[in-house]
Amino acid sequence: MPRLRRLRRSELPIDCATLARWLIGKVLVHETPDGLTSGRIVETEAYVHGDAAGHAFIGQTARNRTLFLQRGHAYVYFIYGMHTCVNVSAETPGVGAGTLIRALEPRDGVALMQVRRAMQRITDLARGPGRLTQAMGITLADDGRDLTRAGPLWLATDGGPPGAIGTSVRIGISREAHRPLRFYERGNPNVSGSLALRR
DNA sequence: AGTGCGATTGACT
DNA sequence: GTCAATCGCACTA
Repeated sequence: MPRLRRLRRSELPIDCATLARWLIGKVLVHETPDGLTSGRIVETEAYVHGDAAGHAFIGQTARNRTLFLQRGHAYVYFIYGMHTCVNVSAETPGVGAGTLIRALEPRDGVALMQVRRAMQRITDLARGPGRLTQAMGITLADDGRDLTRAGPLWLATDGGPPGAIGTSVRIGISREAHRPLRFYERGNPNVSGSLALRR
């Protein structure tokens, strides 16, 4: 398996939608006392500046403040009383925007992911934003982490190019529902949604 | 202090 | 396909 190299902030595109697309094929890594897990990012959604569907739209609050940090920070939030999801903050300091990581292709630490998820099938481990945080052991304690500096949660590249990238509308929102801001690796079985949304 | 609901998931018909 | 689970947050008052 190709070696992982931590991404530098200067490598991240500044535009939120560009970042979301660029993240496909990159790797998210989390190191905990239980072990290291990582996964190739195969699905993202952009929540751009001024986007009524985005958590930053209402302005900066205690909950969403990390969306307003310099690009490359983790915004982790709790939703539906039981799930956590992780974003990569985008844009410049003070601008609220981020890309939701919606699915990973498990890479390192698959056995640990299987324990955390209490299930075996590889494609059930990190296919979906709530599932991937559980598989990776990402919690609210990770909110605000700088993904481009030394720390347990980071972004990497394994040097491999992504496959063909598809685009669609975002999943599970009502406002701005027509905007084509979801990106995914075509045909990858770890992408969430119906079969049509994976083609 | 009370209310409504969400960038989801898993179980069930 | 439908639907309950479960709770922090933003908003109203």
